[in-house]
Amino acid sequence: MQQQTYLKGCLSAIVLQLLQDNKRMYGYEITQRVREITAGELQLTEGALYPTLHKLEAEGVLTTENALVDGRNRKYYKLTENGHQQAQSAVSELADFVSNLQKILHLKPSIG
Amino acid sequence: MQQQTYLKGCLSAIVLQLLQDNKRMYGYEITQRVREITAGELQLTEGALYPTLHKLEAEGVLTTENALVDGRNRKYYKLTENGHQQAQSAVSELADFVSNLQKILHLKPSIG
DNA sequence: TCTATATACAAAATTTTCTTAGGTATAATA
DNA sequence: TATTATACCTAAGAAAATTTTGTATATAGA
Repeated sequence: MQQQTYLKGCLSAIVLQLLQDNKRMYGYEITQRVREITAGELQLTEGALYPTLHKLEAEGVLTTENALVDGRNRKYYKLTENGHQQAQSAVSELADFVSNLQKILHLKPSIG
Repeated sequence: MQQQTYLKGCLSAIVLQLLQDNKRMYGYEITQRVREITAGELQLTEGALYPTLHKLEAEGVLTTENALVDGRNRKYYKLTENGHQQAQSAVSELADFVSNLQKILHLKPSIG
């Protein structure tokens, strides 16, 4: 499963997309969600994810809330108001990139 | 045009796809071809491309032929026999990755 | 003729980004 | 009681691209 290689650069955009869909998520949840969506083909490693989350938080794109659930600590991340805009542009650029990759690889364009 | 960011990791696969399509190409030609295909939205920088070509050559995926054209030197790259196989698997993995990105971004799957 | 642009290659230093490996801790299951 | 799942995180290193710089020829325009 070497698809991991191609993930480089897309991680932030993927996280931002998930947070547009879900209002708030915690780190572990994000790794599991990506695994679910991709049927196990893509796996975010925690060593890559947490630094990315912290970076986005430092940039003011995300804020956090702590919660204690079933005796375990959780840290929820959600988009700030500014973050929503940045998320939109990051995601739409990634969609454009996908579209360009389709052209290069002779994949048919997405329906819609 | 920040799509460049997402290119990370895909460069080799893109080069290999182009060389599957074209038998042989030289570096500058590759940058121009990508620019054409993507209507200027994606631009391979030479500083990224040449190290990638050299790495693929060192790995035995590509071989080179020099040619003098219009007084300027050209270095053509083409796939080795082994390279064809590696190109196919790299490209199909990138296609799978694109498919996973479509799922995450709620893009409709490619036609076909 | 001089200058800028296009063509064509490449190396070096830097930065970004991920991987690998490790650490802490609780709950549930076998 | 030992393992797995959940849940957070950091640090060292490697990988990969960017930026910067350099070389050189051809062509078009002023």
